[in-house]
Amino acid sequence: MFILWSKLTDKKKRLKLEQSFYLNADVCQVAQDLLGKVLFCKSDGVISGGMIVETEAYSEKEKACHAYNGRRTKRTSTLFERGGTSYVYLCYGMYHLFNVVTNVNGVAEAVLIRAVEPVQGVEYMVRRRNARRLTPQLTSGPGKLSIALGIGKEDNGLDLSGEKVWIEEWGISPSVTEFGQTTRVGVDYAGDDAQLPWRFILKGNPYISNKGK
DNA sequence: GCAATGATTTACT
DNA sequence: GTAAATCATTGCC
Repeated sequence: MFILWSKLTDKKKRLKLEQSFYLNADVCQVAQDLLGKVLFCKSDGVISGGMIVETEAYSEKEKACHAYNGRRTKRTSTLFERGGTSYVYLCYGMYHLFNVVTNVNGVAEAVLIRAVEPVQGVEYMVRRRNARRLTPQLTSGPGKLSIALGIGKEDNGLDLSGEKVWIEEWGISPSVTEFGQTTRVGVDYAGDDAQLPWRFILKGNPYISNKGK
């Protein structure tokens, strides 16, 4: 039995997250707090958004992170930005993965948004994905949700307090029993750090990506 | 139903 | 050259 959280929402309460939310030094705490928040992207003049149901935390202190051990390249430089900045990078040459940079300027930590439940602009998301209707597979994965929301490489390094990409608080407060915490997906190469339970989900939500159980 | 595979950029060996 | 924070399609049980 699962619950569609967006159906329980009091949609009158909509607050854009403040920068202080992203400056938290505990990236895992931010990753869990982002569950139930709503990610928006304005693309081609239309706004689409989805409630975050799955996240993963990454830190320069562990091997799965692109900026492990303080590694700085053209790609990872965004990770060192101040919290509240977007980090979008190309994975496997095809998919743009969307992350939220956390912590203060100079410390590379980020939260990967792995899955969302569509709540606004659904018809545009369906069209971008070349689908016929809304199904769980529309946004149940980091590559999929970027296509659905229209997020691309041009959205890398943006300030999340701006008008292009941002996150809102809708008063959705999952109880402790609805949180799930497991190991991250696709990071086997990270050795012992692949065992870190840094993946956070809203238990039972149909839009969670399947892999890595 | 499932595993194997291709698409294609970035970064490191 | 190879592997990567992936996904859709193909082909074989």
